[in-house]
Amino acid sequence: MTAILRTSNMKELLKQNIRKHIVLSENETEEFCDLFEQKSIQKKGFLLREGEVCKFEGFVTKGLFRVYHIDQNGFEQILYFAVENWWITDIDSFCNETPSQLYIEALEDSEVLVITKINKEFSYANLPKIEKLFRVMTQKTHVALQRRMIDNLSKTAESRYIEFREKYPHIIQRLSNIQIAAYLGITNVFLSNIRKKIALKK
Amino acid sequence: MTAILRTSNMKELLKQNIRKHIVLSENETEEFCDLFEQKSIQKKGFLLREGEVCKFEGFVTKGLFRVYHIDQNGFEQILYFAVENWWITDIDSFCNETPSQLYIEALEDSEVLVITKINKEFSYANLPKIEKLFRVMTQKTHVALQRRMIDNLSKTAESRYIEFREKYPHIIQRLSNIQIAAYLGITNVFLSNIRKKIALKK
DNA sequence: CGAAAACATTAAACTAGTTTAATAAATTAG
DNA sequence: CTAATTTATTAAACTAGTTTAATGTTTTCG
Repeated sequence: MTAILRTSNMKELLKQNIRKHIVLSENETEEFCDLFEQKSIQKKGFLLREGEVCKFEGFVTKGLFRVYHIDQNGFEQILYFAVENWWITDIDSFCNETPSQLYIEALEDSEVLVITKINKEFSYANLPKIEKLFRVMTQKTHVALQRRMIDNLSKTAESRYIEFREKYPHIIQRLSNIQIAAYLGITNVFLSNIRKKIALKK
Repeated sequence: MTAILRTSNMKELLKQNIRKHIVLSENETEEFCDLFEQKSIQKKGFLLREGEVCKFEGFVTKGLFRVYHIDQNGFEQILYFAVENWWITDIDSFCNETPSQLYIEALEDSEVLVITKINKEFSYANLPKIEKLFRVMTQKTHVALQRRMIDNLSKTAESRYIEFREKYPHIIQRLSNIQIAAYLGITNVFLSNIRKKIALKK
């Protein structure tokens, strides 16, 4: 009983999120959201590992994930974090059905609503507005990545850190400095130097 | 007469490009392509400047553009190049109708087919498959940018240069080293060192 | 609770990439 | 065709960020 109530609360989050992007009737929303299935992932558990084909798109209702890549030298680069109300997938692997180069790992005990590729394709065919939903969402994600690309090319690690702190204060407090450094594209040693320098300025 | 023939050749390129992404009837293709208008931009001319709202989406049929940002220190970062068969816009400014942070400049005498935001919205409403077209295209662009982001975080300038040369040999030969360096995120002085180092290895 | 593991900080030597400036070569425009 | 501008190269001093390693702190978990 409790579990059922909790699941419907999570679907409520999803419905709210969809409404932020497009206008859908109550029936359409219901029909689409019914295609999602709830998954619990414990801290340090993986939703996806390198080499697997990503067969889902997920909507985080609880917890925190990191999406990262491990390079030839064994260093981790974090593409993005996903907390409540964020979507996660490896769009490259999902669209092209190729082995993923990414890991998606829970940094806290987490809950995700996932839709399979088959059900997503089904929605595209049956609910034309879902096509619009994902067009709009992909556009927004792309805009965010484009801004980050410009920042990475033009700003120092220090200002990237300061801006990340300002933009995501609620996320940063849930992250270790190791994770923050891997997102900023620097070592945790250098992040420590930056933090000291900032602290001294005050 | 010549001009008309040339325009229809360019529309042919556009039609071929659309077919690569989705399946459309001949009528639908025709109807959509008729919404595009041809524009000629001379070398060193601008399709968009910082501060302007980007009101178009463009398809390059001839020439070469660079899409770049100028940072606080006056340095240029190139987001991407666009040659024949590539699309160009500032998706951020276009979608949000906010002033652009980007310049789009022709590096050669160029031709573009442009569609206005109004006509694009019109297509979304009247030709549902156009929604799919742009969802699919945005996904592909996003995948490419995501791969580039990972490369920029994990690889040295030297291997980024080598891989750029391998991936776009036909584009690189039309670019000065200054442009290539601005794309790789390094100075042209350092690019010169890299080129020397590579030449000595052989 | 206590041991082990993960995390944050500091220092010091190092390197990838920048800066400035000078020179030669190639393009462009009148 | 020639002058002016842009481009490519080189050198040398410099800096943002890395590497390695040591130390103390915090978190995890049996």
